[in-house]
Amino acid sequence: MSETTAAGQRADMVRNRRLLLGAATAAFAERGVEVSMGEIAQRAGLAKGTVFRHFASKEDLLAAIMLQLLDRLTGTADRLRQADDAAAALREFMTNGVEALAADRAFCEVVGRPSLQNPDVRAAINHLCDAAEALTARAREQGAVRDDVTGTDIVLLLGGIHQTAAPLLADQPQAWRRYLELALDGLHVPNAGALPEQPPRGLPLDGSPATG
Amino acid sequence: MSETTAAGQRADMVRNRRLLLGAATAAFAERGVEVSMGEIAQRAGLAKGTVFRHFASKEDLLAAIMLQLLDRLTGTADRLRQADDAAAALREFMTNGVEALAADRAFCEVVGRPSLQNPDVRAAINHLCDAAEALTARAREQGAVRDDVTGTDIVLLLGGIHQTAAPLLADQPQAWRRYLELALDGLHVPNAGALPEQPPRGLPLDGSPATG
DNA sequence: GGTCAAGATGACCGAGCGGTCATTTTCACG
DNA sequence: CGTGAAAATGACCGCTCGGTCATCTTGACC
Repeated sequence: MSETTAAGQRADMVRNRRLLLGAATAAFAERGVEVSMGEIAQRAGLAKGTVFRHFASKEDLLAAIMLQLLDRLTGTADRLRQADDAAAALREFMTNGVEALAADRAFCEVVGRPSLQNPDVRAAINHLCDAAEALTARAREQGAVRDDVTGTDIVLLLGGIHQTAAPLLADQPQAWRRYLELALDGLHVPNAGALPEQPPRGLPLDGSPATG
Repeated sequence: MSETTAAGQRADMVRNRRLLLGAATAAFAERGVEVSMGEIAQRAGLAKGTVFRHFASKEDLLAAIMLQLLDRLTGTADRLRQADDAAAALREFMTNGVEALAADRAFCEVVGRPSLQNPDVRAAINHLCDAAEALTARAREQGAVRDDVTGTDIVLLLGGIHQTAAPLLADQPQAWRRYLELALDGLHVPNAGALPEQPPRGLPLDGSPATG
């Protein structure tokens, strides 16, 4: 696809990079952003120095993997824009989103604290909000969700729904479905009273210091 | 009251303990459970060794402070049981709960991952679920919330609502009110369809290894 | 098959962590 | 006021972390 092998690349380097990305993806998913670079190297069957040859810092490696996840979800949202039933499309998007969070601890941590992430990751989160807004706008027009709900609300709700179910994850891996239904019911209610304090378009990621 | 000075206690020890608890409460609230014991000691104006004389481990210190917060919230729930309007009482309880989470990072982290906490903390979380269930039961009877919502749902929702608003905290400190309203609207909906997979009474905190 | 730039390696570094302990200071009590 | 037990102190320990670098290995190319 886009990340193909350039001419003259060494075969072992290409293979090691694939091993590294696979191991890092799994390690971050299982153990969160706190997993050590040493453990990632071990899981990939590589030396620690090799990991740092491929990615200059842990932050870079994490960003590469989070961007992949965010872009995939944004792609899902874009694809769902063409569905006829906007309410069903929105439900499908949210299902995908919460499932992705439930399967990946690092993804939760990154989406839950966007202000202290890499600028590229923050931009990708904003793209996701835009894609979600497009989906939500159609649902609003069709009267499927209340007027004052935005795409940013939807993205934020993904994190909230997952967090609600997180303490039950070990015993009821599907518990998030319960809280997704609850949220969808709340979103459906015709304006019983406008919600307070509408969020900005996208997330206010630029106000916070870069932190490195 | 219960933690009064016993006879023969040295005055400086009593004063230092109060300084320590105050500093630790503020430090955990501002910077989460990752704050170091060294920083807590510094904020209290004490040496690190003194902190470990009062609490044998960081886990013990954290537990002491989290128990205080949990007990306070449980007390609020107990007091609200006597209100006439169960729906209003439930709203008041949830407002208190989300406010407490928004004001304390460590509290969020502890309530959001109860399985890896101190047994005392886990027990206190279960007490909170019980108190919330009592409140919720009355709301169910009054038809103010749907039949299939439990006290555990309510406690879990506190964490979820806060998490939803967390990325906006710096710019819109009151954003959680928006998502609390949304959740309350979802809770009000008469059984449009039962929610999937009811959670257990309390949280399944005993299945996980103690880790300590 | 020889060559050599590019890649892989793992010992090593400095920083920060939770926690310990020999020493010094403080205060309650007689 | 003198005394001794309890409390405070901060240097220190072992450990893990992200990251570096001199050294060795590999594979693309002629």
